[in-house]
Amino acid sequence: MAEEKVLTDKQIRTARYAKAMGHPVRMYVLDLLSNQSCCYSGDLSDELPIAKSTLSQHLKELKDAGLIQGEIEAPRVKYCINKENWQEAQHLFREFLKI
Amino acid sequence: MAEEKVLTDKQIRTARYAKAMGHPVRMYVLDLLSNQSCCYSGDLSDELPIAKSTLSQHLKELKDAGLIQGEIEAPRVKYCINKENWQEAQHLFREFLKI
DNA sequence: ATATTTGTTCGTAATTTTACGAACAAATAC
DNA sequence: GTATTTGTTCGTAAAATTACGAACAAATAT
Repeated sequence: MAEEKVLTDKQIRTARYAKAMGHPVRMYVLDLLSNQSCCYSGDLSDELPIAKSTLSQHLKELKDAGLIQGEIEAPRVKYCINKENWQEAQHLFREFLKI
Repeated sequence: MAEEKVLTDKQIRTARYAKAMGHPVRMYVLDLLSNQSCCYSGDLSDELPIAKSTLSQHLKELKDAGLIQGEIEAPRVKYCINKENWQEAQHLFREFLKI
């Protein structure tokens, strides 16, 4: 028998994205990356008043949530939006918020 | 001199709402309340596989974030969407996600 | 080869989140 | 009155989050 699912996959995935968006620094990064194609983490590090290790942690969370992706361009790292998942997030939030 | 603000108020407020949405149980509640006018926490407690004290905590977080509001209808409590803030969240996310 | 640049990982600490059951408060039911 | 229903608050514990500096790795520059 299939289990009674109370929480839908949609709710779980939307919550996952929302959680990743749930910090001002990560909102800043997503705002930037959704408005321009890419950025280097050095650019972020210069702007944001946090330790580079902390920034790296936030970027990792965004990567783990699937919202961004990093590409090594030695010795730097170029970050971009993960378009596929960003689109999914747009769909999920549009449905959820009915906008 | 005005301080250099790196993080905008919009980013901070959007992150605040996102954080509140960042748990499956809270997404479930918001999903329900944005689709119907109100509900009693007993209805939620019956559906969701969590302790009632845990549910109460989640409801409090949604209240603290401003997304819902509770009204005592003794001996029960009726919860509704906080329409004003829900609208603000809709605007913020629409702008952020460009949808 | 050595130094510099860039960013991650490690180790650590403080705080927050998530969860539960027990205790409690307030109203209704008997 | 006492019992029941409903939901919050309290106490507690485990896990996750946020933050920092130091150490490290990898490539480039000198």
